[in-house]
Amino acid sequence: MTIKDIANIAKVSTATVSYVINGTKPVMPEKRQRVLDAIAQTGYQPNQMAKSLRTKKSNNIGVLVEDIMGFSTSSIIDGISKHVEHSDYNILLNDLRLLDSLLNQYDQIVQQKDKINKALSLLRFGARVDAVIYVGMFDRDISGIITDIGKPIVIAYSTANDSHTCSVTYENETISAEAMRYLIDCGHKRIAVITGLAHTAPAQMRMQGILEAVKEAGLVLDSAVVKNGDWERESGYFCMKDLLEQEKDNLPTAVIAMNDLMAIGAMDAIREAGLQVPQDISVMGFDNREISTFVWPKLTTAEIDLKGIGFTAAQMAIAQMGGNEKARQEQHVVLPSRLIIRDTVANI
Amino acid sequence: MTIKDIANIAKVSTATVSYVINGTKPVMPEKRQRVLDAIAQTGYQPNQMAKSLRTKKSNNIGVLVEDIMGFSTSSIIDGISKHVEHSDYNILLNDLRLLDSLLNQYDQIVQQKDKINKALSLLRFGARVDAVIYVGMFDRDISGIITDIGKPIVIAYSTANDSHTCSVTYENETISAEAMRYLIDCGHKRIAVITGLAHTAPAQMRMQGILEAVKEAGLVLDSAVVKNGDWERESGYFCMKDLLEQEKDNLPTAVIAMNDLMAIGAMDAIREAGLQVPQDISVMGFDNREISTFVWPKLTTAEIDLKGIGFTAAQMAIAQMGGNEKARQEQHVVLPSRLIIRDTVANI
DNA sequence: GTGAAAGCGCTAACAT
DNA sequence: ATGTTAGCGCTTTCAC
Repeated sequence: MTIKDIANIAKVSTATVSYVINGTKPVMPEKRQRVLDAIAQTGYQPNQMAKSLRTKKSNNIGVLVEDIMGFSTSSIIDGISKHVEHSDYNILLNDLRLLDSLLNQYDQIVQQKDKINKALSLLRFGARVDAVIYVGMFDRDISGIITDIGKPIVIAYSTANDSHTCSVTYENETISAEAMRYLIDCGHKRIAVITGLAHTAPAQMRMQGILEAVKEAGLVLDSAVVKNGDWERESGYFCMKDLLEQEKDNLPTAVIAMNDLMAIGAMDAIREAGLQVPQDISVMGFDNREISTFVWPKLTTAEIDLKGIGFTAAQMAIAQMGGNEKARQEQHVVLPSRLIIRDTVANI
Repeated sequence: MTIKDIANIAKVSTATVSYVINGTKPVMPEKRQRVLDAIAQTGYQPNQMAKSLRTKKSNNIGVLVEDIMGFSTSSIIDGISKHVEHSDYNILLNDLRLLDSLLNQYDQIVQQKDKINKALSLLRFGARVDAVIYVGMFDRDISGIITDIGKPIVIAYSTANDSHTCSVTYENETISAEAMRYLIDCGHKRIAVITGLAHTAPAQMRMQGILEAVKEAGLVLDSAVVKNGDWERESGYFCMKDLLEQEKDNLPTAVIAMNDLMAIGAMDAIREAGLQVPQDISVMGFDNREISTFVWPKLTTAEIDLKGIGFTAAQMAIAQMGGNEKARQEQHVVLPSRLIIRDTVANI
């Protein structure tokens, strides 16, 4: 079934068929109907490859993910596909599968390994995509590792200051301040913090927010109760264990962990010490990962709008393709995060 | 940059360039080198659309997922992409987003809603894919809802007996028997079971396996200790609560839930009753969802090889495209599942 | 071993 | 308003 067949059946030219399908030119109602009938009758579907070749538009948007198993990735894709289903774009998915190769090396290694993969993968897209959304696994600065491909690129969940990319990330600082403020408002004064890897951007921003709230409340953050974790659950466990031992004479009444994993690790340690959450010690997480509702008690945490990030990224990508000048204005958007109050913080 | 440009630079015909790129015909080493140089120099990438149009092969495989937020979906995609990265296929992802529209209606509604979406979505693929992998969200029979599109279709995580589809699912019965046997081997005699929705295929198969092991051990399953859940965590909680009340004079020493969610719900109820897992009551789950390692104690469960399902599905799809006759032999594969022993089952 | 050229299915400029 | 036709970038037959 080609456009030619339809033209024959409807007794019109191929141009006319094209006009009615795409609405590019007015067509006499009668002929238009004949075309429509022919299409309905045959179930004809235009060959997208031919169309793309001719129009130089693939109608595909490339979604390049660092790893689909990253906890944030599928929600971001969900957001992208939510936006895309109302457009006529399709998603061409390419998984870099970085998790297997770099495990927990976060910032390290990535650089090299990445650069290669990236170049390779992006190039592989040939003329298959009109824009690409790069979906990061960590909130970090990847400036310089994504080369210009002459097509719109928007980075989701990471940033870069390369002139040829846009990005959409989420808010860390304000929400961390808000989380800390919530703890303070609940009457906590001695609040421990379990940080993420100290040199990472989110750890720094979250600390900034925490400090802000502390200062604002006229309190001070005793350095004895800030412990450096590495984002993993185990580190939360060990940090808390240390805290429990070292500060046993002056136990904090609450602990804020920079992510849910460490918060849960901390809860393990608290329970192991025969203490209760939140009666003895309150716990605050960050990320609102799926597991935060599965632990008991359910974790109070901050939610990152992952789906919104994907949705916005898709929106930006499409706007950029439209050559929309306004789209170029706001290149880097930061979505608000919000507090999710559950059961691990007590009012004292 | 087109093939013509390369031909000009290398001072050969476009045909020759094509020959060296695709290795379709022998080319004099000297000319071949000139072509290779020109390509390297310019960073030329063949236009896939043109190639596809000409060869009538898109080199895309369509991945149609019921919902990317389904707990099994991303692992399956991971498996697909693992296989695909070593081939020259790309993944065209289409998310039906069924979760939003049908919530927990599992089998119901799906039928209608699905059929529409399916037809729509599949057709939308136009000539964009050479095969499609349909990724289900539940292990169920979807016979009749996927129409023939004249291209290979393989169904992952669901089945259908339509002649035009293949499928790859996982093993339920043997592994359920094995799980039950493990409980029995640990000395448990009075074992409660919390079932999934009774009319669903996995619930029936899992029950079959459980019964098998019970019979084999010369025990009987007291119907007083089998409770019907609905796959959700809450139902596990309520089933266990009932059990704890009704059977308080003859408490089971172990409970097997047909999925991790219900197992975790059961653990909640056990804890709430002041009892301990596994000291007082052992718990066995099914699915090995991410959360099963986050609860405390870590859940003993059965793992479904999700990644393997995706990998195998991709393999089958590609084999089918090759017109491989052997591929048509084995149309429905069932991957083995395995027991994951963790900390919720005690030896008594 | 290599090149000329036809043609995949479509769109759009141009002619009518 | 509609038809004719060139050509998008590639592969492949056919002739040399």
